[in-house]
This record gives sequence, C-alpha cells and structure tokens, in this order.
Amino acid sequence: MAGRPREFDRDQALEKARDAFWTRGYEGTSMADLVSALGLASPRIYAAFGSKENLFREAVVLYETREGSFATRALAEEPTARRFVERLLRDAIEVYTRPDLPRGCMVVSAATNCAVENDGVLRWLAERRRARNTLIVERLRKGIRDGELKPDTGPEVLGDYYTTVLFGLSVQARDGVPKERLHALVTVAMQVLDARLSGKP
Amino acid sequence: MAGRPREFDRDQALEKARDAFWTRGYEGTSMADLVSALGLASPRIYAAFGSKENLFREAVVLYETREGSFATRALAEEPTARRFVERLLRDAIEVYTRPDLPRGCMVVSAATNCAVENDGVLRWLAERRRARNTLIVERLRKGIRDGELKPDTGPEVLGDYYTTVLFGLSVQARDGVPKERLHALVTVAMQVLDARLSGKP
DNA sequence: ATGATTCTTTATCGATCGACAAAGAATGAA
DNA sequence: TTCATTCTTTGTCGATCGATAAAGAATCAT
Repeated sequence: MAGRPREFDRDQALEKARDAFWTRGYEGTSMADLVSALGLASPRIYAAFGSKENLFREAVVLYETREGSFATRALAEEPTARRFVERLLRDAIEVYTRPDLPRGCMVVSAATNCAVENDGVLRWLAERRRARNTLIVERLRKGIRDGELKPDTGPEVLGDYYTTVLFGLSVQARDGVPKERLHALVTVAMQVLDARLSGKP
Repeated sequence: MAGRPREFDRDQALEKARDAFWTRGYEGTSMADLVSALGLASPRIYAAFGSKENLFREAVVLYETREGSFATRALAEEPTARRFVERLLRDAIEVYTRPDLPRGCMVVSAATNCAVENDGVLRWLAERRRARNTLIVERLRKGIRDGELKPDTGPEVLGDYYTTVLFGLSVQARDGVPKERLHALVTVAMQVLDARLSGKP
C-alpha cells in the first residue's frame, strides 16, 4: 500500500515554487521555469501537486501562513488598534523589502494581469485582499467600541484607507523603493489615526 | 511612392489595443486577443505597429496622454499644492472607476508580473511610476518653498506617501471597490497635508 | 498603361505553453 | 518471493505563443 517513497522534499519544493511565483507571478512562471527552479522533472511536479494552478494556490497559502502572516500576528499581539495598524504596516514593509525574498506582496502582485482563462486565480487572490481589508476594519471597529478611537470616522473608511496604503506599499516595494523611505511614509500615514485617538482609554 | 492606402483607422485600432492591454496586461493579452479585439489579421497589426511590444508601448503612451494625463492637468490647473494633490487623487479615482473603461491604472497594473523575457516592459513601466512620484514631490517642494506648507516634513516623504496612496487606489479600483469608498478614503488621506498647511499665504 | 510601392489575405513557421502516457525502479504487504 | 502501489524517467502530446513569407489587390508617379 505504500509504494516507492518520494525522493524529494515536497515542502522544500513548495517553497521554491512560492519564490518563483512570488517573483514572476502566476502566468509569468512557466512549467519550464518551475522545472528548473524546483530541480524536478515536470511529471514529478504534477504527481506531487496535481497542476500548475494547484501548485500556485498551495504556494500562496504557504506565503500567507509564513511571510504574509504579519496581519494576524499583529492582531494577536498588539493591544490597541493604533499599535495594530502600525505594526501591520511596518511588518509588511519588512517582508516586502527583505533582500533574501522577492519584493512586494505576493497576494497583491502575483496575478494582477491575467489571461481570460485564468480569471479564477485572479478572483481568488482578490478575495484574499478583501479579507485583509475586513480584518483591518474589524480591528478598527473594536478600537472605536473600546473607546480608543473617536467614532466620528467610520471604521470602514479608515480600513479602506490603511488597506490602500498597504497595497500601495507593495507596489512601491516591488519598484525597489528602499524600506527606510517606506517606513518614513508610514509614520506620516499613522497621523491619520493619531488624530482620532480619544486619549481616554 | 504612396502605395495602397490602409483600410483601417490606426488610431482607433490603437485605442482598442490600449483597452485590451489595460484590461489583461501585456502578457495577458495574446496576439489572438488583439486580432479579435482590433478586428484585424495579425499581419496588418504587425505592418502598422511593428511588434506586440511596440504596440503595447504606443498604447501606454496613448493612455498617458489621455486618461493618465490627470496628473499634469492638476499640475497646470491647481494653484496650490494642497489642491493639486486632492485633484490628482480624485481625478485618478474617476479614471480608475469609469464604467466604460478598464479599472485601475494601466501603468500600475499592465505589467506587474512578467516572464523574464519581458523584463524590459516591466522596467519601462516602473520608470513611468517613478516619474509620477517625482512630479508629486516637486509640486510639494514648491508648496514648501512658497510657504504654503510647513517645512518640517520633507517633500520626498510626503511625495512617497501620496504616491503610495495613488498606487493603492489603483489596486483597490481594480478589485472593484466603488468610487464613493475611494473618495471617502482620500478625504482621510488629505488630512495629512491639511495638518501641514502653514495657514499664512 | 506600366511599374514601384504599400496594404491585405492566406497559410504557416519554429518555439513554447501546460500536461501526460508509458515504462522502469523502488518500496511495503502478502 | 510475488504483487500491488507509488515514484521517476523518457519522450511527446495538441494547443497556443509571437511573428512572417508569399501572393494578390489597390494606390500613385511616370
């Protein structure tokens, strides 16, 4: 029932695939690219991952549970909405500009332009971006409920605002803007929230 | 010396190509897509535009002189840095969400992920994004020089900030976020600049 | 009218795309 | 040891990629 054991490490192969997709995007990475990046003949890749699309989806999930997990980590570890947002943005910058990893956010940049036949992948990533937005909005809503933030600006608007900054950071990082500049810009962006601190809590 | 006249309108064909590339990106738009979108056999396209890459570059230039010209227009028509930035962002939203055009910014989204062989196109678009940043920075620098803006935050930082918001708006528009939400977020983003108005002039 | 020139049409080029068939090799279960 | 199972290897599939050759059609200059 067991059969011949796989000779390569599936997790390591998935990491290499993630890097390839992260760098070149879904359609920009061909099977030939994957064969050379993973060091595996294509039938071995298909045997282990089913299809290029499924490999991509697994790679994105890996990205989200590793590099892309800063959002949920900030949510768990930061006690205030103010600190959550800043932590989120600054951790994002660190990930987007790490010299040993592809630049920018994989979820933002891996499938922005796609042929018609891959619209499914495109929408799947868009959903994940929307989830990021929802996460931020919910945390801000809690901040208002807790009395940390003044309620005069809706959490949806503030959430849209910081989500937009987050996505913009990915584009900027991908263009090679150094992280110092991105951090400086985040300092400025945080003043929007500072102006809405109730000062009471 | 004249030869047979061309039977189709080159400018109209270029517009259709711009829409196709704007929607699907450079690599996401195949020659077959262009043949059907332009209604022209591929040899006619090659005769008129040389290559797919050259057609794309012409399409981007067309985009910049039409839909993407809001930045230079804001620069020419708005008397203050404050008004320039808001006009820039709000006009951008209008373009990015026009129901009769593809969503988002063509320069931001038409070549974010690319195969290795098309890195040239990718870098060419990145340069154009950098030019937008420079434009914004220069206008802010003038605003500081004129005494409109307090000099305590450098124009580079503020420019990076609004460029990042602009790029983020493109991602959000492409994801289908309605323009009302984007305008609301811009209102919030403008407070960063409001806090830096000297109030003197 | 004729010839040079340019556009249009038809047919197709080699390369690459994602994906897989078939056979050989290595394992565990019986 | 035998067999079912699974992985690896080799070779290749049809479709599509961007791009063009070659021939016919339409224009202008002479």
